[in-house]
Amino acid sequence: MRILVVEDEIRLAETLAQIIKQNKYSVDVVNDGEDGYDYAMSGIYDVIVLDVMLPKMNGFDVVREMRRQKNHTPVILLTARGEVTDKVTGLDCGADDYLTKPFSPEELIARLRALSRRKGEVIMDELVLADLELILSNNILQCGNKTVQLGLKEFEIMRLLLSNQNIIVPKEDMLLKVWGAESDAEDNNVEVYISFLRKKLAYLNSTVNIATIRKVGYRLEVKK
Amino acid sequence: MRILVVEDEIRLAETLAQIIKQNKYSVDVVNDGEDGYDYAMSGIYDVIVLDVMLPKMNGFDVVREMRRQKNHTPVILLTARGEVTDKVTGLDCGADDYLTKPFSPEELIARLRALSRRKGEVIMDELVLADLELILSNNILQCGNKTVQLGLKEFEIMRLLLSNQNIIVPKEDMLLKVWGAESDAEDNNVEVYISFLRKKLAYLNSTVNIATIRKVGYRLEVKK
DNA sequence: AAACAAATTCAGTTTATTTTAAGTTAAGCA
DNA sequence: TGCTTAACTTAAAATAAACTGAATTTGTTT
Repeated sequence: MRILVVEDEIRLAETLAQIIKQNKYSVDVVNDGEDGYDYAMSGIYDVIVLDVMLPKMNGFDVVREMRRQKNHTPVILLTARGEVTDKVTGLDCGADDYLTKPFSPEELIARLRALSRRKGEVIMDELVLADLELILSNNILQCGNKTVQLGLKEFEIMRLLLSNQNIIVPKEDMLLKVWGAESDAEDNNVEVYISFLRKKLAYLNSTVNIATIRKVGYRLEVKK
Repeated sequence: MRILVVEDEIRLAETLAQIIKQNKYSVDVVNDGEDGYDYAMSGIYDVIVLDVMLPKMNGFDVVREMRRQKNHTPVILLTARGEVTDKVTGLDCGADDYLTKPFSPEELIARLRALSRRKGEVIMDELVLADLELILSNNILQCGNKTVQLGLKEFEIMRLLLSNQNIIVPKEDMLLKVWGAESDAEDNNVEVYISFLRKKLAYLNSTVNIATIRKVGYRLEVKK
């Protein structure tokens, strides 16, 4: 399997290349958006790891242009924490997945594997963890044959959690991203919704649960 | 991203802190050269903004001493007009950039960004020593296939230790950095948490252990 | 306007972390 | 060796954070 890394920060690029090589994949690295686009269009890559902030041509434009030219190689976007906008999470520029820096090698590899298996194409309408699926188009949470409808706040919190697997989502972030900066919602609001979600997860019999990290936030965990 | 401001003029210090916060970075402020040096050596900062004229220890000496101790955190020197000597412009004390007062917020932020990028902006998400990993986005401590979740205080102490490999972390520093300057926590508080951490390291079967340096502090060691 | 669902608020309860404190162990040194 | 002091360990107490059920408000739909 051959992977293209498009990343301008030399050190990060090298780290990525190293991680990927250690997992027995071939890897090529280029350092700006234009080269990235040219290489990507060659069609020889199975997955492309693409930074958003790039010289010459940003990551969004690279993907958009690729898709316009009917190139459907799976793309993982790399974004800094602050850059995770709907543009990214909605993946409506045509990317297949995204990863927020910083991330662990395991996470990168897991997503590479997932994407290469799926061979791209399908734009994601669902976020998945273990037996749990969140369907983005209709705010439904699903596990096995059971489903529940989520309210808007429940949905957005669940989406945040599922978009940040293995990462603690700070309560602060939830307030900011779900309620907005000028809302005067308090910590308890988040807690109440976490409580609602836990009840629904219990009803669904999912192996996924919401772990509390005291004084920090929440994170999804898979029961063994 | 975490930034340290070392500045003795309280008002300027506060202004700097405010500017930096507004740009979504975390910031700590200390008011003299000695504290500046101690904090800088913790290794948790991405950039240090350092005034030249400081009580107890001047900015040049702070940087020089940092570099001598193999700490390479990027440093921006703050100098008054008159102080711009060759010593500064040549940056031969080991600093990475300098800024002449007065300056605009934009200028400061631009240089912070430039410097943090140069250093490698987003490095991976873990601190590693031998078989031990601390996952920063998660407060998880890992060794082999075992993991333990750390409480906040445990986590911060572990992070301090891992950021200062081969360097003794004084108990005083831990109190200052983990409990804060105005806390009245005592040495025993640190000892209790060190004890907790040792128990978890033992459970993990790590080759890393916490060595006591009597009357000074602690340091990580790798068993052979 | 009634009926309903979603969102918020609040108070009482539960739980985890942090602190305190006291007894024990280990290190350094005369 | 024995004395002194620092460090270690544990358990209990104190504190603060998080949870949750229920009441209330808000907003939407018919």
